[in-house]
Amino acid sequence: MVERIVEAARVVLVRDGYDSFTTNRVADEARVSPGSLYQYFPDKSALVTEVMDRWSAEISDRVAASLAGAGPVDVQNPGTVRSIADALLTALEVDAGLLRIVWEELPAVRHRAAQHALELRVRELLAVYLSASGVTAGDPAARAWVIVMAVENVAVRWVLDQPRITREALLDEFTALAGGYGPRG
Amino acid sequence: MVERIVEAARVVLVRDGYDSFTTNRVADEARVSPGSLYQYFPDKSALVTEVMDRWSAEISDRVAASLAGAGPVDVQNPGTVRSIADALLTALEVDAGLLRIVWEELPAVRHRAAQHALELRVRELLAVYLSASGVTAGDPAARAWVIVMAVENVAVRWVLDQPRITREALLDEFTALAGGYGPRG
Amino acid sequence: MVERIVEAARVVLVRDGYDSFTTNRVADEARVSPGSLYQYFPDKSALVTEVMDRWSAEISDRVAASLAGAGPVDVQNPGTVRSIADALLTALEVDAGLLRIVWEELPAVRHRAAQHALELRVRELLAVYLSASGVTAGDPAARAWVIVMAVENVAVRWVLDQPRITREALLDEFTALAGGYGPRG
Amino acid sequence: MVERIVEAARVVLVRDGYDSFTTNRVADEARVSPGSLYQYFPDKSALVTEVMDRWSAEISDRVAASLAGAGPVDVQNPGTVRSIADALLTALEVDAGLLRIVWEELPAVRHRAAQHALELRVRELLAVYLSASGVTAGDPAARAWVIVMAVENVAVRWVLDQPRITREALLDEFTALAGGYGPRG
DNA sequence: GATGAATGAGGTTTCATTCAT
DNA sequence: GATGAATGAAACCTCATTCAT
Repeated sequence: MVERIVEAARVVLVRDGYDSFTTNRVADEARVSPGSLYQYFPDKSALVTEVMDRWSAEISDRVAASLAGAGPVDVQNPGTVRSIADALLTALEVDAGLLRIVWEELPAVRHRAAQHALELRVRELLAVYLSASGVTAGDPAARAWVIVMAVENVAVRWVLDQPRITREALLDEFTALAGGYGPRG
Repeated sequence: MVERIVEAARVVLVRDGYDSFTTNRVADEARVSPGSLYQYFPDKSALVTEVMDRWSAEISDRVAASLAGAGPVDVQNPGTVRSIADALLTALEVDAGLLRIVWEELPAVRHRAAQHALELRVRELLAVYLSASGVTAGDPAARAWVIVMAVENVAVRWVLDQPRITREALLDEFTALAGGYGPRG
Repeated sequence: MVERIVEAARVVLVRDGYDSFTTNRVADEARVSPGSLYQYFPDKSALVTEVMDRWSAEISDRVAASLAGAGPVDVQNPGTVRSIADALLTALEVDAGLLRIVWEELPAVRHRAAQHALELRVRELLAVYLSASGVTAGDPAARAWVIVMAVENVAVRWVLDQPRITREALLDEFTALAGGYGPRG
Repeated sequence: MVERIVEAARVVLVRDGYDSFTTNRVADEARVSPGSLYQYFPDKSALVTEVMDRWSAEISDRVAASLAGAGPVDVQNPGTVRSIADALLTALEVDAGLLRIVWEELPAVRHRAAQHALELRVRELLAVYLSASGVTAGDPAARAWVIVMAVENVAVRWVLDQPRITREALLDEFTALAGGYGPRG
């Protein structure tokens, strides 16, 4: 039942947009009574939150899986950066429709707890990674924060706005961008 | 009169948030009749758009002014990057309250036309800048797009989320980030 | 519930007139929430339409019943015309208050679909009737149309304007009027 | 100035319909300030009344002129009835657009004072006419009233609804209808 | 007289939420 | 637990009318 509701919520969100995301419409889509929604979710925003949490977890898992399969991280190898970025793009593309709604239509940060959780997780991984690399200057935590924020927006907007940049070119840019942090000759 | 309305709209937006941004409340704040709003704006969203356009123009002008006062752009000089980023941060901090509303509560891309205009303007400047610098590899347009998107999010989130990163440290990170594009030793 | 709403709508229409026929007032009269109106009617005009449809059907039924009870129609008998006209007058008088609102205050033809339906029904009956009678000259359909339009207005205005004409005198006039179509000596 | 306003009112009424007949729009059409309307008319309804009065007077005059030109009225001559009806149809057709608005969209009887004036005028003429004819039975005033009401609706609806009845056939019907009042055999 | 900016009451409609069954 | 009819606050917007200039 919860499944049906959450799935219906996702469908309505992607298909009709947030303006049309009404509890009644979700109930219709789920073939459930409006009252039933309130047996599992305290209010409308909890529904949105649940949809976002699941989607966020999926992205997180996909990126993690991709990283795990790529072998040991090697900061000296530019290919590492590439594959991380590639994994992220792929994960975002899985449900670009939902990505657009979340990024462009959802109001209020309170719905973005999931997003922050994802950012936090990646950030922590990255901080460890940066510490392990040969980079000594600066604060790894700060650096991780900057990179995550930078990559996040670039990746999302590339998927949503579809600028005239090929995927390969974008990955090249990511590599170059990350290069600024690597040890100089 | 238009001034009073727009200013009232800005106040309500920042003070009460977008959910409470109602035409009646704006009229109250402006000490004006609700009907008067509609003599100058076709509908509620036009009010929001106007507030955003003004704010966006102000940011744009401030950054441009800062760049103009910084002397000729010299890509070899790390200080150049620093001052650009610094100007952007300062401009965003001028009205952090409005920045939060715009970034976190405003729904629908249609309100983001101003944002896109700003991005475009900066991007074009940057493309010229990158062409002029010693960087030869890659597509300058693509590179400009990536940098703008990266910096945008990092700067905005730094102002809004106030992470434990000093302004100086952030500027250091920007410099390092941009360094990836500079000629290597 | 639908009954309560429709009845309240009728009461408001007759008592307060169309200008004061607001959804809130109907809801008040029905002791129902404004929102409840919209569970059964798509918009305000649908409410008016429903009231008119019911009233129109009632008139139609009353006239038909009267005709049915009058025995076989005999065009040679002037009494037939009389009884038809009499039935119509009686039906219109049942709710003269509503008749006035419908005829004098309701805007837009779209609310008059019911009226047209009634006209059509009577017209078809009349065409058959005229064909069956001894009248040979002219087009029965055209004749039926003319008679219906003529009688409609005369009957309605007699009820509404209450001219100094007795009911008996009016029926005499109808008889004379219809006489023009009868076979001449 | 009054001319411009009244003409503008007529144009707006016919072109846009009564729903869109707002004082502001009339002022726009007349290229006059809204405030100026209130120097010549007490309120919006007075504007409508003026338009109707003029139109009604024009119809009245046209019919009268037509009758005057037709020579002495001769009830024995069926051609007389024909020419009267013909004159009315022609007069109504002159501004069918306005006729439609008046008949189908104008709410409230108060706007129909002009209509009643026209009816009265024709009725009085007709009463005299009927008295002069050989018809002795019944009340001439009542008879005139009935005929006016009958003809009014038939003529108007023929112009507006454009039923499949030729003008000649309609005039034949009018003649037959009036025939009921004439002396038999 | 002419203007037109300003008014403000109030209308229609939506939709998150509740609660008796 | 499930229902779904009922709720009612409140939002956006219109437009006849006024009055200071």
